[in-house]
Amino acid sequence: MAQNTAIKVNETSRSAVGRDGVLDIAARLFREQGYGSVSLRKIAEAAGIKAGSIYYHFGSKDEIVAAVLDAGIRVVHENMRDAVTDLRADADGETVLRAAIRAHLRALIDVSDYTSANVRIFGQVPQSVRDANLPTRRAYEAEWDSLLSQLKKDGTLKQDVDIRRLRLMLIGTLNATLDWFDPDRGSADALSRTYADVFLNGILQRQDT
Amino acid sequence: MAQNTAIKVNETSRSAVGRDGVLDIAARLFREQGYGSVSLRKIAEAAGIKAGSIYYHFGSKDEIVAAVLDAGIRVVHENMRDAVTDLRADADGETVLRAAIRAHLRALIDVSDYTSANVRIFGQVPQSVRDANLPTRRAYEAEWDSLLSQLKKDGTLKQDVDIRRLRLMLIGTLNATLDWFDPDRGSADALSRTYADVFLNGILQRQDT
DNA sequence: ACACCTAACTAACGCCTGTTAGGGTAATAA
DNA sequence: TTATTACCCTAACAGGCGTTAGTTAGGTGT
Repeated sequence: MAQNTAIKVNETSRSAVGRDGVLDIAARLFREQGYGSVSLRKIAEAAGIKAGSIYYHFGSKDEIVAAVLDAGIRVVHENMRDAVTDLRADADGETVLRAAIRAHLRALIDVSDYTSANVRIFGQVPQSVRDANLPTRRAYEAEWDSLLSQLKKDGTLKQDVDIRRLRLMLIGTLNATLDWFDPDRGSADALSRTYADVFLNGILQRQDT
Repeated sequence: MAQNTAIKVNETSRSAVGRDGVLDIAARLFREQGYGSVSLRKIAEAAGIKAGSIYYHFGSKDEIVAAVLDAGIRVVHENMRDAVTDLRADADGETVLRAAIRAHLRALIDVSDYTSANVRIFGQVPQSVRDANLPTRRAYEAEWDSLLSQLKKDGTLKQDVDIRRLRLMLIGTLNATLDWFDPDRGSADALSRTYADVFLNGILQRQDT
């Protein structure tokens, strides 16, 4: 019979993918194909179950995509905050900013289908789902604003930078990476270094030195 | 023959929106709602005709969206090239780059539903449609690479910048603006100045001077 | 042995989709 | 006048969608 799959997962029932399994697969498909192209039947098939069975775990497609979006922000938020707090207490401003940029980019590219799915499909989901995701987003944005404000206060950044604009520009730039990044052409870490170099020092050849 | 025909049709025919009218409306709807949410019936209704009638002008939905994507790149390409060639011949490198950034951002925000639709929906359309748009994109990318290479050669830019990466970063940053830009909070021109300031000089407070 | 819970199944519902075939009508060209 | 062209309409098709109701099988606790 079909018991070969049963032995693989022995802690729970024979092949149960469960709520988390469905969510993982949904996040991957959303990241790969966008929101509109991923039907519940596609998710179900990838999970090895039937479409109707999804409704045991979720009340609607919106509920699935909302869960994916929220998890996406939470992951990148935790990654970014941990990367900053893990630094030595005497780390200078530049080091802190570089760590934050690196953590965001890694969450996008290396760590999480949830985070990359969030960036890719946020603009495609129904308004109500976007709205439900807003509080989580706002919390992450506040983390960045707090960090950037600190860097401005301690003199690391120029005094005329607009925190909100800078944050939108930074995150926008990092997120845009998803549209073209190819791991065969370079690592996420190397790219994050390039990003930081440009943002911190600019691309203009300087007369001084 | 064909000339007064065109005039009379425009003035007297009862409702004829024509191919261009359908395309304009499609571009606007794609920009506002994304690819998947815009059906042929929605486009038809906004144009004041019935869904089946669209097939008089276009062979398929893919053909419509492909036309929108191509026009979007062509517009921003022309805008950017014109902005650069309109400069005085003795304009310095920094001025040229600022003009190019400004032109791209204006095409995105102020000028064309086609360009903003392109940026918004490119990642949502079928692979075949994306592929059809690639040559047009490549031509625009080549325009940027040529400009940036020139700036590197004449010493405006640092000698260690990677042209391709810089171009991807620049266009990615500019395009990401669409996700949050609100004309009530500032003009596209003012924003393009901020962008140029950051890219050219960085955000770090400098010790010198 | 019993009931209970979990996690799946089947089958269908109404709706929307892109697309097609065939028909109509007003304006122009011969 | 007649023929032609440009533009749009109606009506339907097959297929995919999210969703629901009712059912079934295995694991667990008593």
